[in-house]
Amino acid sequence: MAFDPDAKLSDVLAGGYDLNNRLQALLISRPLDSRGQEAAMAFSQELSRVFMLSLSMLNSNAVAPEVRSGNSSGVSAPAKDKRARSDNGEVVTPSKKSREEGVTRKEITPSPHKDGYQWRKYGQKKIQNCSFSRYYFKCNRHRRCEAKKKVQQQDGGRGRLPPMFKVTYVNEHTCHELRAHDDAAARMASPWTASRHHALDGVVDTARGGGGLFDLLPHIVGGGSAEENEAMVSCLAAVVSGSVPSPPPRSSGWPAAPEASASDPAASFVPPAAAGRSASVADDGAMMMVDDTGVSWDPWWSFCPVEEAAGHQLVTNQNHHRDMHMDDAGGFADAVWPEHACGAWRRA
DNA sequence: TATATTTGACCAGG
DNA sequence: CCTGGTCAAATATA
Repeated sequence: MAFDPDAKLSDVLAGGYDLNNRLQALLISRPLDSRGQEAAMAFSQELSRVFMLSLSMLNSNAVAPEVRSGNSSGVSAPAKDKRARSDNGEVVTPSKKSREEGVTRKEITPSPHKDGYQWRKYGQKKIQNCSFSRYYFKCNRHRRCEAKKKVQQQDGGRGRLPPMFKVTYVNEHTCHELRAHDDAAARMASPWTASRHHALDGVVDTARGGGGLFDLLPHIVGGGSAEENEAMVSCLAAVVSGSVPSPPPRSSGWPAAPEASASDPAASFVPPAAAGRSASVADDGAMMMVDDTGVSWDPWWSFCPVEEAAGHQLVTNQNHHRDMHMDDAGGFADAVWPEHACGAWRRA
């Protein structure tokens, strides 16, 4: 497979998708003799090149400075000119309110839910001169955590590439300290049960920041939640051991989708395998996914623009999406992710 | 029944 | 008065 240096990322990925289909068709067609093994290895090597090329294309596509304005610690670097600029480049003076709250950082991302936190949607607003509604989320890990985020789907991003979302984070997370404080208080009150209270959160937090393989994985796969990392570790372990991993539990204590709420836009761009579905190869060699209801669908739709994907899934799975709004991203975001399984806190 | 989401109403700033 | 942001009652869901 020769790659055109001017090829678009979507074309390269489409080529990789096709390669994968052919490899799978080869693998299931018959027991592999030496020629078959050679062919499979050739497909595998081409797939590796596709991944490498895609990664280099992603890295070389220097995103707008705004995208890089945040950093991993969640604290903005000091800007030379403190006056922010609006979307059209105008210099704007921050309002009193925004000065009090302090915008932590902004991001443009195809997956606005993947930031390691749980969010609860508390509002949705149609914004002038924007095709899509803006969504408002509050941190759901602790009722007194003041961290918020706004998610706005960008007008661009149609075609075969996934839509992009502008995510504005407001206020620092205080949920870590608040939960530690709560835990300490609970331990004082009931030493036997306190340690169980946030036991799983501890696992998640340790996994996220505690070193080892979980620390390496984000560099390999480009970020993701602890659960995604866990799934990745499971898959890697399965590859090494030659077994098939079972999907992670979806609720009952362990957060099924730690940072994807049902209303979080672009949740439909999560790789389908993460949603407890099974894969098969159709007669024509194309990969097909089967969801919990037995409806089969083409995983390509998971990477299509939201409108296309929703339209497709509406047809095949109407009962699950009867309330979807076709004019914006939020209404059908539960096409893949389940809702929050852990009701972290009640409203005051 | 508990919890999450939706959505119209309300409020503050410009 | 217009707009963005938030609230909270109603509704949906597990």
